[in-house]
Amino acid sequence: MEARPGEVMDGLDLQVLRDRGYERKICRVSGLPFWSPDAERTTSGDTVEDEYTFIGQPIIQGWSERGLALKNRMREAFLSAFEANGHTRVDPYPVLARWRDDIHLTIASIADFQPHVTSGLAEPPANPLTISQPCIRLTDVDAVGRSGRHLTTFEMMAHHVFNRPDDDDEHYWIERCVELCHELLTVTFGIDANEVTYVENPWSGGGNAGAAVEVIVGGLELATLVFMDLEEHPDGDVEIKGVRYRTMPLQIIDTGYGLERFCWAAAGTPTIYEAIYPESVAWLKDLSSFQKVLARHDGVDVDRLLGELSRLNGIMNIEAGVDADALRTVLLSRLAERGVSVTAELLRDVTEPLSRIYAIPDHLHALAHMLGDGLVPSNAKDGYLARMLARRVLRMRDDLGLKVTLPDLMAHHIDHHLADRRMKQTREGLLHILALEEARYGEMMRKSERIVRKAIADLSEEADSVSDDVLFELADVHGLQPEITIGVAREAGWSNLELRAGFAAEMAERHARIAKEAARSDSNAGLISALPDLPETMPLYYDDVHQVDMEASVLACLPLSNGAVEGVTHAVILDKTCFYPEGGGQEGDHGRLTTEAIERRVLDTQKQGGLVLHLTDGALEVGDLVTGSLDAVRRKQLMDHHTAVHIVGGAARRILGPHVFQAGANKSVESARLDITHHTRLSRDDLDAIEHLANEVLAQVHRTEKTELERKEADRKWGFDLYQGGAPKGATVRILRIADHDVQACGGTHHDEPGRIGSIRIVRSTAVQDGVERLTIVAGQAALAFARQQDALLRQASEALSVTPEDLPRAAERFFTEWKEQQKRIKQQDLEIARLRTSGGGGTTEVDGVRMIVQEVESDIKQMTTMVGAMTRDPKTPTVAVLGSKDAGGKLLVAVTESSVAAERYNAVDILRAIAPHIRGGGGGRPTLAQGGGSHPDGLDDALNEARTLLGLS
RNA sequence: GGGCGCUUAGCUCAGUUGGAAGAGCGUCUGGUUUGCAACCAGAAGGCCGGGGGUUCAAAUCCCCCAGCGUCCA
Repeated sequence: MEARPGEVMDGLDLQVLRDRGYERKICRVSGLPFWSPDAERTTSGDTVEDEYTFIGQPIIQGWSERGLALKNRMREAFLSAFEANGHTRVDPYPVLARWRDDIHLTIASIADFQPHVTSGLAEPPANPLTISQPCIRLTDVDAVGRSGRHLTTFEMMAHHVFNRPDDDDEHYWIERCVELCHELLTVTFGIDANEVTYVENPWSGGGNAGAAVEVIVGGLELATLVFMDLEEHPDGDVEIKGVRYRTMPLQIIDTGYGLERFCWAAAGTPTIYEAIYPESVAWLKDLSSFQKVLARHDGVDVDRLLGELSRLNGIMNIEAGVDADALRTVLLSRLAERGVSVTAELLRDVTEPLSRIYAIPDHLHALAHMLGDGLVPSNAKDGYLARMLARRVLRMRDDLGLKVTLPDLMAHHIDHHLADRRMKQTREGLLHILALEEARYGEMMRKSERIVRKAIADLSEEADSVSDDVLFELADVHGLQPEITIGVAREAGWSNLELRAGFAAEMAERHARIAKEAARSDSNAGLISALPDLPETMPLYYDDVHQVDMEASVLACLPLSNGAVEGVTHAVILDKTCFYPEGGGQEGDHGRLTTEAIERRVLDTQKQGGLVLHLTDGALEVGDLVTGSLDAVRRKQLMDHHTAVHIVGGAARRILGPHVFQAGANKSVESARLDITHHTRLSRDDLDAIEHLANEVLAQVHRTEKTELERKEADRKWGFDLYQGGAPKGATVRILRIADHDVQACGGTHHDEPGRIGSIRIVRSTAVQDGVERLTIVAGQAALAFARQQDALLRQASEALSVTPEDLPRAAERFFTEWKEQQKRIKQQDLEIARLRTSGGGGTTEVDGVRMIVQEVESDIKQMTTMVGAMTRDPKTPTVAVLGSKDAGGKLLVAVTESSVAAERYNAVDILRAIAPHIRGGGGGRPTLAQGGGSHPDGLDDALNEARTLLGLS
């Protein structure tokens, strides 16, 4: 058994198949090499000419179950078959891929072992192993329900092998793998070998490549076998699609068998959904009165239609973004070729509701898995994926006119399809979260009518289309799908509106283009671009977290040009250190490095690769022996905060529910922040309860437990909640366990005795994003400092009001009320003053029946407007008023009584513009009211005189 | 992580070219009634999210920040 890199290029010679009467041929349609025992066969089985052969006549026989029972029996048959062949059964991983930072969801069984096992860094949990891994893929979400075969959730059954030929650790390779697969199909499941073809189709992706075989049964791809033994390398001796590859030390067999597809092949139902979700399909058909739809089209053989449709679906490429109308047109002509003559209306009336009836259970299944793993729906990141699925279900429910709530739908789904699944989230918690999502969706729909009305307000009610820009914008900004926009608009009176064909596809394209443009991201380089090749710094801070000094030798001293930290000039690398480098949200240590001759301050500590960088304010000689001592007070405070964050996280999970997960954390000297996932804003009562529990833990847990475990051991022992702080970086993980309260993988420094923290206070909570709450925490000395500061604030405030702190709330309330009342009284008195000043009549003259007032006042612009208002309001006494004030650089106000002879003769703006230059300013307004200001109050007299001249008063 | 939009009275929201902060509902008072979101009259209730800038003048224009919403990765 030897890996042969050339296989990818030259194709495979599978003796195991030759022994069973198979021959290697080239597919007449796809051009790919394939293997079949059928001498007549000229196509690979997976082409546009290969229809499904199992619809109505199951290709795997003797399986009368459907739904959950069918899946359970099928899965067990697969796993036990491989167990019998020397594989170890491994429990499935969560669908939330929290051990990885590159993907949100588990998209394949091999994802469980990436990147550490597949890179060779960590051991697999067993070898060889077999698993059935629930997976979620949302890329084809639009095709679900319409294609008859697409799913967002499926289980990938697999057998995986990790060979290390260099270490004499080899299990099996291509021949044995194909043999195992073939025996499973033909012996375990009794499939006729004539129906089984193996298509060679080399695989590459993500920097790796290898030979691969697609296993086609009855026109359906049931499995893929990938033999990954190549990695990208510039000097590699194999070239695929222009990229060079070389043989890897680790050679991996990555297989994937679609559980649901096996079930479908065994059930022979028209679509995959009827094989795995029969109860849901029946229930939803019933709820939506689907029979009535069929009754409307009397005399049509619906079973025949559906059967033909599903066979057609098997060979048609129904992918995301395909326009529904265009698709129906093609389907109609293809149906006609087969002698099934139906109208476009019939086809639409049948397929539209059915596609939703099929998609709903699929989406609910994905949603249940995601929420079951503790996901909280949100408007960003992985939480958004759950929200999107929930909204799709709600939308389809409304389209079908179902009178059930989202929790109702989910409860039904869980009862029938997930009754035996162990979930982290409780059933009640899951349904509660969905109720919140439904409320949010309802809120969005409620707002949609107003939004649509506003957007198309200036569109004629006879219009038959809405502009693309409006549709794009509503979808982009408010999440209103074009169909919803059109629907709402039609309801609102624009009854001729239609959505033009092909719009949905165009919008998807537009989004893709925008996303592509935005994808040009920048990569942030480390502190130092070229690190010297040195042995990893030996950390002393784990062995004894209280060690504050040490002796070490300088291995390198790198000058830093533009230091990220003020005053830093060099990065010093030592052979070992007790300085903790910033990591896991804990800030780096400060301290000193000294020799007999010089002393350097360490202003920060960072880690890059395996090297700890001490950022100093001066150089040290390479080879020097230095004494390092760190700021012990600072370190103690950082440890207080770090350990406190773990305790508070555990307390929050206990109080709020299993969905609480750390979304981020930061620990500085002053305070610590902990971001947790939660679906509702936290009240002070919630915070008090968490704080209380956290302090109880402090009092009751005497020692923390720190261990370092292999990845596979850690995963097995503690599960994936370990990785609250992010994806683990190495082959081993450090674990901090605080009794049964909290267990996490964490690289920070922590107290051995939680009691040393003293006390924990939760200062406040703020919203970071929807679904994430930020807790601000103080612990130890910082908690004391916080209390003192609060005390000082209280004292200062009390002293200001000359009351005792106990009386402060009441006094503040009283003062504030009185202040507001007095403000009001002052405002009224100002009005009164303005009225008195204007009623005196001083400086008024009449010119041809128009009263002229030109006055200087000692008021601000606000009072002046009140005054001119009083002067010019009465239409019976047409008035021109010009007021000036030296307030704030000089203010001018000109008003003319509206709809009067005064307004006919005089324009307030013109007058203002003419006189404003005297105070070096400008202004404007309406013809009856103009205001302006300037920067030269001394010119006010000139300005008012100019006004008098203009009005003919002097 | 990125794009776009929003933030005005307790709530839902108007606010035009920058020029005196509004409506409906709710609250309070009085009247009329007492029958389901009743009617009439009146009143209270606003750092127009925060900070900076432009301007004589900013809810309005520009920049930064925050929160909310939405779409995408």
